[in-house]
Amino acid sequence: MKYDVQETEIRWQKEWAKAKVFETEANSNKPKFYCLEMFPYPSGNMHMGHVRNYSIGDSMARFQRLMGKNVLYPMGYDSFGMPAENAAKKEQGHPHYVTHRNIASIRADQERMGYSYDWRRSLTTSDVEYYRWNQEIFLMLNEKGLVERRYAPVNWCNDCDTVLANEQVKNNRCWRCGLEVIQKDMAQWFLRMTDYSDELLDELDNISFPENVKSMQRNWIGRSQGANIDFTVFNSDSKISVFTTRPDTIFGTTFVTLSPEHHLCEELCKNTEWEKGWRKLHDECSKLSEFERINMLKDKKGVFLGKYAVNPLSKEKIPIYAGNFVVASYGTGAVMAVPGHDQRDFDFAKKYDLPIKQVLSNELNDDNDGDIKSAFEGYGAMINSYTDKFDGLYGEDAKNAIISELENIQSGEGAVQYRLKDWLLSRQRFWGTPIPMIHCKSCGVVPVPKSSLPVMLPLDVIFREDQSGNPLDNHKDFINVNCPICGNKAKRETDTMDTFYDSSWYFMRYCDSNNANSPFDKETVDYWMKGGIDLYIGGIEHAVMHLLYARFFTKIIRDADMISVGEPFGRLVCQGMLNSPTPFCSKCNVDYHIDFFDCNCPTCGELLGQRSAKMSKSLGNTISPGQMVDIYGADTVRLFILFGANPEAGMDWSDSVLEANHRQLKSIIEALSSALLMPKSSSKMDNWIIAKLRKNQEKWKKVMSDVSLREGVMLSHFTMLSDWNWYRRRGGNNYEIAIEFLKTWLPMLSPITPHLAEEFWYRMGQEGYLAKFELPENVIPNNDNIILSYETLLRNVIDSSRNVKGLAERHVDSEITTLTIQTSPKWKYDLAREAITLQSKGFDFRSKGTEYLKSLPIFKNEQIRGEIFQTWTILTIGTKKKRGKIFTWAEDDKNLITNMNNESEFLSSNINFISKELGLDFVTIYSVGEGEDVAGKARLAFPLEPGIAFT
RNA sequence: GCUGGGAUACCCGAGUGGUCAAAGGGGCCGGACUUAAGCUCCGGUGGCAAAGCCUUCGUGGGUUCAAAUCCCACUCCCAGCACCA
Repeated sequence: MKYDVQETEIRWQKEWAKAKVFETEANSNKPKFYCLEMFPYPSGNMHMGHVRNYSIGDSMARFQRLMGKNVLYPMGYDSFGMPAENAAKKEQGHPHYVTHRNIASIRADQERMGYSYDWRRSLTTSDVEYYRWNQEIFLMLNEKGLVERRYAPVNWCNDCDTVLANEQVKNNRCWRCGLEVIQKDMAQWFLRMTDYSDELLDELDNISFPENVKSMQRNWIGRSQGANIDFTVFNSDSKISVFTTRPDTIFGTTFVTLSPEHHLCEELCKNTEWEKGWRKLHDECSKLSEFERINMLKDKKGVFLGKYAVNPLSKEKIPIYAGNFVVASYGTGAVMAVPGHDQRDFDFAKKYDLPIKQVLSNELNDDNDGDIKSAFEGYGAMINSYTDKFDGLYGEDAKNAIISELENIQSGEGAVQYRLKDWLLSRQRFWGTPIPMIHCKSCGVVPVPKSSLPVMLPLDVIFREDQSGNPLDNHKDFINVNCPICGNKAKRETDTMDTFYDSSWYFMRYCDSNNANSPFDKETVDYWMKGGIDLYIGGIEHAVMHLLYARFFTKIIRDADMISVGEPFGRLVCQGMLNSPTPFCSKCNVDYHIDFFDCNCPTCGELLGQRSAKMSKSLGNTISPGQMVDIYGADTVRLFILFGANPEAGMDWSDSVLEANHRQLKSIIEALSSALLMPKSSSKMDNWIIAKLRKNQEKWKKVMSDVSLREGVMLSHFTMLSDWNWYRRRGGNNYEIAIEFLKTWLPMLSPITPHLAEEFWYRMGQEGYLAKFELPENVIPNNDNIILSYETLLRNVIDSSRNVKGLAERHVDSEITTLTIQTSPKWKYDLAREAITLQSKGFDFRSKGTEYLKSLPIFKNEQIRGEIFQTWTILTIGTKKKRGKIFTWAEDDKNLITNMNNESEFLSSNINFISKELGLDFVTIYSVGEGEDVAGKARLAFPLEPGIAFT
């Protein structure tokens, strides 16, 4: 039967859409499965990374439908953001139209892949139907006090008159005009994410994220336990508060270092000889990007500020410095420097010749009272304290003692610091959700009343290349508004929201996408989100930002009583990189554009080799999914991508593997087609194939439930086919069995290659769509394993015969025509069964085995006594290298031995097949002793391992 | 430097104590079919004197009757964080 890939795939895609087979509603009578993929930015066409992401998701969605789950599988577009503005500028248009054009194109690509989304739920964040809820939620957060407006430094380009994102700053210069970027303090909107630091961190222990993601989030939140300690400034009312994780080293403090931006710096050195030095350091630091600053910091610099601080416990007077290595935004922006026990402070002290004091004993290295070469950063017993009561204290005890002393004298307290900062929400850009606030001269900053929402982005804006800044700033209709409180003329806020805000709750909106009255209905979202999203698939690049924002958002939504769960994602799978061959110079360690294949290295001149590198536009090593689908069809591309590697692993693109996968599908199609044309002729293989079918299916269900897709594909697309081929090779040819087989095989094929599965479901004459089919529960009959074991025995005998034949051919001069198989004599079977029974009772063969053997009636047979003894040993004890057979036989082998009536009879019933497989004229099979002992192989015969001789 | 993850045959990749010379795929080799294949099917793919023996799962040690698998040390690779007090 003909199978036209393109025609068939497109036909079924249309059929599925027409019949609305993927549309779902909440249904409390059915277990749910929420399968979600990371929100795509619609940048034009779908790329291979998307294909991988969605092929994983779609196959899991389809699998869970088969398993009887009510599956929510939505798709939508995260469409706000800079790229659309830039594209609009290029074509002198509006981001809205650019966005919608791109969405249409990516959606067409997705549909062509056959992804089973419920398209009714699709949403686009740049549409007012979505972003109006952003605004409503924002107002709610504002009421709850989670919104803050405060000044913060931003990257600013004077030429372009705009704020730059970190990634738009290259070498501290604007990516567009090349002017040096400065840090500018601007009023910004923040969400108080730090209120949730502890919950965000602690909950990580309970969610099933991959370890690397958890570790990244822990790093990012960066909680550290310590103390805030107040140092007073000598002869002044000012205080310097420092944060330290090592209060136990307080007596080793020999100076205090402030970040150059610290508000006290100016106050301390103003109008003194020290001011100039500080200003210089301050200016140097403030114009550096964070990246440069970290690089520059290798060179530690500091200036004395001319004043002294007083250690609250020892009352020592110590100098105050400003240092470029102290980060203003971490802790209090001030450090108590303990050069004896902190390497960084040690280096600084050496450079500026400041005293170094040891206040912890270093047991490992106690004898060096002379020159100290480095700081001792470990824990040690306190020494040299200014009062006896601390000496000898160690580690946590020491820290706690210092903290409580500080609390007693009100000069400090235990404190926790986080690296995590509040979420800077505002962007000085056009293409984002307008922040619903109004600036009124008399009333201040006031929220837009809920009834006046949404604040819509104007569509009558033309973007031009030469434009800079935010067009909203100059849009009179947008900006001019009356104050909702006093009614006087006021201005709208023109900042828009970070797009991570959009993607922090889109998965909740999917549950109730078309709700026109609220973001979503609580009952509905609770049904779908219970226990979190069951499977969330996406790239590792969102490990920190998106996944953390979304977790935070879910918690504030929960605290607003709009949802019941506090963690949005149940299981998270981060798909691996997609690589493809790229020219590479191993000497220079550089990847080159694919144009350089087989060329010499432009740098060192050596011939370039190749290696796998991440698919990227700059290397040109991308593969266009559309092109591949045009050649091979969606099913082949899906099979390649899912079989190529497990979801988490990286994978390499390979044309030859893709073609091989295409051939595999052709073989499957051929097998399916011919199965439908079989006559109704039953054979002894019918039971075998059905038993194998059940076994494969059980295994398949298990591995697929674990998202072990590669293993799943191996079973559904490789093992099942080769089993079916074996069935046919062994004479299986029964239409009724074929139908029974296909009724399970086609569903197994459908998650990965849905079109071909659906097509044959149809050709087979099944009612309804396979896409909606639910696999019935299987009952596995007990004797399945025995049926399979018999066949395994036959295959093993043929395999070893084949090996032995090769040997025989080398040793025998004449042509080989005859195979003689001597199966194990009955007494060996009897002994084997005896041993198996004893083993199941926990018999100790080492101490009592021989004695037991001697008590058996068979042992009286003196002629074969030696062989009996040997057999017993092989069975129960084994040799130096091998354990006894009863320990190495699998359960199935043991069952077979126990149940085997007559091995030679079984093999004889397959004599024609054996001779055909081995290309022989004569095959003789008998039990040892019932015929001539050809080539003395009788002794080798063992249960399941007959003696084999060729002549 | 810290944290997390790795290293398995020509390549990709499964494999958490014995049934492991190690699944599956690619590649390669051989055979069958065919006028002919780059199609399809079957077989082989560490070594050897071959129903066996020897060597091999990053390197070196150890535990065990038994190690790819457990423990220790080291090397290298990937990722994240980083003068974070």
